[in-house]
Amino acid sequence: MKSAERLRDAERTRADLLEIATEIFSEQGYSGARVDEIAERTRTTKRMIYYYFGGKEGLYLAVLEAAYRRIRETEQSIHADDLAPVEAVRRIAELTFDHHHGHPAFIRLVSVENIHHGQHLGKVESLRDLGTPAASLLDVVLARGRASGELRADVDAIDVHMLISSYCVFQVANSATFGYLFGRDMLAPDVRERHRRILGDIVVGWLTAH
Amino acid sequence: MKSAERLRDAERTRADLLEIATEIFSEQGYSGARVDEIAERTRTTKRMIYYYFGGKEGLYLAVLEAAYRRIRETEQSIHADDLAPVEAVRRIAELTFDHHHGHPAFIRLVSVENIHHGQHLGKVESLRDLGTPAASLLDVVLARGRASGELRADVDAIDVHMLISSYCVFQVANSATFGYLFGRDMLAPDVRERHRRILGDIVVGWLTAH
DNA sequence: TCGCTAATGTACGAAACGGTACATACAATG
DNA sequence: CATTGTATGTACCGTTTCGTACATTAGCGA
Repeated sequence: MKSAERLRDAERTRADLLEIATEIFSEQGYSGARVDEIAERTRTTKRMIYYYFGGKEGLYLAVLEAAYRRIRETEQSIHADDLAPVEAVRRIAELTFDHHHGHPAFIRLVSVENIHHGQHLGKVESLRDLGTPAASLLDVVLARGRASGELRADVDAIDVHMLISSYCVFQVANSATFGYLFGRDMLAPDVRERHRRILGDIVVGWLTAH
Repeated sequence: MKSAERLRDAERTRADLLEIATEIFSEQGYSGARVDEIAERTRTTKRMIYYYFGGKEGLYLAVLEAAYRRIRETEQSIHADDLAPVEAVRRIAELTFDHHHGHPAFIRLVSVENIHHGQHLGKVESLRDLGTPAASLLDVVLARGRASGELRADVDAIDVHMLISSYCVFQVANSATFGYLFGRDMLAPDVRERHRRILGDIVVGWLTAH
């Protein structure tokens, strides 16, 4: 067991850098982030970024990987087997909604990565088939719904996931411009609650339309 | 009438800078864009960026304004008065969809601006109430639909606009990461056509649900 | 045609920025 | 408790990047 007050602790230094870097990359973008600023806000120095991550890009890749790993864990914890298909999709939508609102830094990182055409994503081996859990979860529910005739049969899991992702990502990633142009603070609790319910209505309304 | 071959043409130089800057800012982000690169790709020099726009930020603001102005013009050209409410909302959704796919640079600029928390948007006076046209267009259609009982009454124009925007923006802005993780090329013509139809189904299915 | 101003080009500077060489101290191990 | 390699801090370097001082010319109006 290690002491909590060691002056040198590789794991702690690594974690410290990763945490601050996540915040700064998500707030300023890849090019906008400054290695000096990241280092300044940790208890260690810039030297360690190069020691542990090889450089700015290596640090960014590590941030990306850690962020995506957390997402995957959350997704895998969702269980909707015990609900009727209609309620299951609503529940999946709402949980996704909550998760996005609860992890804005991750959502912003995705935006950053897209600005750069996803050129870094492919470099992280462990993120190869990250989409699978979310898709297969929906796949099961949709199959049940199709079988019972409650859900429409002309859409697949990715279609549904894309709708849910679109709506949730937009809430967080575009809150600044949309909120400004339409005078609606998307992060306010009551507005958020309304949108959460609306997303459920949208998904259910669509999938049950005939 | 001006000659097309003048060596000095303020308007042309300005337009040239604006066009290239739009491309580069949307491709690389604000911090990632390089003034030297922008200048290199025009027929003029870096000096002119400072002469006409005051600096990098001024150029970015001008790009933002020009891009949003084009959006507004398109939105104002949409007329849906001669369609039944249900068909009108589907048409609005599809036209928005086409517009987003047709102007990816603009969509990416919005992402860039959101990365920076919309801090520049407020500095451009002419963008103060840009959301109005899109909202009021939908407002009219929704009112008609409510009156005839064809459309649900518990949603407003901004709710609907947000759904449409979410879906359309996501298609363009997140095509890199989503396409990679789920193996679906969102820019391929057949996929695009499918998504276009799906968006219509989603909006109509939602608004006509009871 | 001539002069004056708007427009443009060149060359350079200062600061920011990513990265590294080198020295050193802590702590696990035997 | 001596040894050794991991972990860390300091100081610095070369390049990039935004911005500007200064010189020059095109073309409009008188």
